[in-house]
Amino acid sequence: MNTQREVDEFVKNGHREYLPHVSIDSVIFGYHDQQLRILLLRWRGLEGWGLPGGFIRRREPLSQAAHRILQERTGLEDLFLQQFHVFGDTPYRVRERSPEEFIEKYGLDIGHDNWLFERTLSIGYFALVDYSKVTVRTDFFTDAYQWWEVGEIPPLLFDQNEEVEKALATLRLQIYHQPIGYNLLPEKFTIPEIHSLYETILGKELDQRNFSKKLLALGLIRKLDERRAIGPHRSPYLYQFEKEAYEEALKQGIVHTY
Amino acid sequence: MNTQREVDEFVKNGHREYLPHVSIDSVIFGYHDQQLRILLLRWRGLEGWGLPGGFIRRREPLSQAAHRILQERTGLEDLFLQQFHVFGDTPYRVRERSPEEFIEKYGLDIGHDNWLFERTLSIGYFALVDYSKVTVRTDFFTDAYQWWEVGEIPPLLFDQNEEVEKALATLRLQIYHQPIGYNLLPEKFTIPEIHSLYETILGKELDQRNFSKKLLALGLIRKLDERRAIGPHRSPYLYQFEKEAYEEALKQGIVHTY
DNA sequence: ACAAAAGTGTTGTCTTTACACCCATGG
DNA sequence: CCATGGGTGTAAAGACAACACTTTTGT
Repeated sequence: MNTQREVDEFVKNGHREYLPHVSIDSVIFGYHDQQLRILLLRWRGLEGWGLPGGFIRRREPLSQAAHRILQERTGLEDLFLQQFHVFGDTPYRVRERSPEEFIEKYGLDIGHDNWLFERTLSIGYFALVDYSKVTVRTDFFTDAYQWWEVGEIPPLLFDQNEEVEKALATLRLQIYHQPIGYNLLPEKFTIPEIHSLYETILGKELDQRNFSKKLLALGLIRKLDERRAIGPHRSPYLYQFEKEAYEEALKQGIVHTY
Repeated sequence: MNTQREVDEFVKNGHREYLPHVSIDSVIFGYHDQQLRILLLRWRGLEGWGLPGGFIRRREPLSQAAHRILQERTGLEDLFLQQFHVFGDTPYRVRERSPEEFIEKYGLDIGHDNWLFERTLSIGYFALVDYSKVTVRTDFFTDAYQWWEVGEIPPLLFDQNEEVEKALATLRLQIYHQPIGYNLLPEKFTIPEIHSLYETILGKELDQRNFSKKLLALGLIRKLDERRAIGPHRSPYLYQFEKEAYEEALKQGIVHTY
């Protein structure tokens, strides 16, 4: 959605293509350089940072909509993507919107009864991606993007800081039940990398010896016969996820600590 | 909603009071007689069993709507009530509805463009109640209710068997993180009662000695100096939840097995 | 007295935690 | 040769799992 024509059409007639009153917001976690980051977009006009999101087409399955929105934004398919909460309690999510601001900022000629001003619940999804593989696309409403460290998220538009918090809390809980990492790490990774990923997500230190023992004991990763030369020190071995064990753990669920 | 007038008003003008395209479905778990049961309603006209549910008022916070719907149906307030999933993927949740059936069965005079026939996503909530305290109200659309054992749920309307499955799966996962039981049991309960509750929820046997040791070790329950005489055998002691420890566990989350 | 269910401890095994030194590499 | 970070094992403590007999009570 980049041309003025497309935007006009979306604003005026979007309710014919999309369901009103419900949107999808995505908290996209990416990992790189030992940092867990979240993709935020800068909204033109509103002059603030916010989550990527979108609407559900009238005949589109919900989860397909979530995948589509992410794919349009990042180019990635087949992500780990999961619902985590529906937001509909904060004053922003209860009120109808006031259109004046919007109209003025975007210079769009729309009436007060436009579908975009109606109360809209937001279904939160979170995704895990290897962010070196992502090519972010902006559009008419967004003029910049940035990967922000989870500890340094700026004040976001609307109630979205709350959404990010909830996504993080869900991710931390999931890590005890699912072998998270497959989608956040490159295909081959080192123990220090995955170790640091888990420390970052959980926000606490994990003993390095115990950590690798545990992962290997669970059979979730396999040591390869290669190393990665990355600095003036010993080169770490590379590992891969064991696809079958991983899928199994995803399906069955697991209960464990680290 | 019981009089024909009220129903007419709801069907014709409900979209002015309620958000279209989104509904709430509640899976209400009740516990009694060593059985975990779910409250189902029999829908008049459709001649089938389904979940209690309702719509969100236009200016009503989402979680307030969930509580209201439950309160209207069961008379209970202050329940443990939690979102578990948004359903929007099944064919039923993607299609617009076909109105003919509905119109014929209820004898209502409404057009094909009525708001109730539009595609509607459903936000699933589950609740935990002590079902001896519940007084169920039926209404125009429902002519009976029944508490069904979780293992014997009949085929439900629409995609609701799936919703029940998902609620159960969520409950089983939560039990490892939260001190479930407070809302399902009477204020004072016996070890055999809570033991059986956990066995029922998890669908497996739990060693009785280990189980009570664990709960006491966690400090979640306190032994009282009373017993309950319930049969031709030794009378079990009564226990209470330790409110403070319980609240703390709810907030912090816990990770443990049974 | 008997049937039915409650109460109660111990032990072996497994899991978790704590902990420190040497090794490899690049500059 | 030195700074940096990677790799590795063991022991103690704690958690978990398995197990069976005695007590109480109503009929």
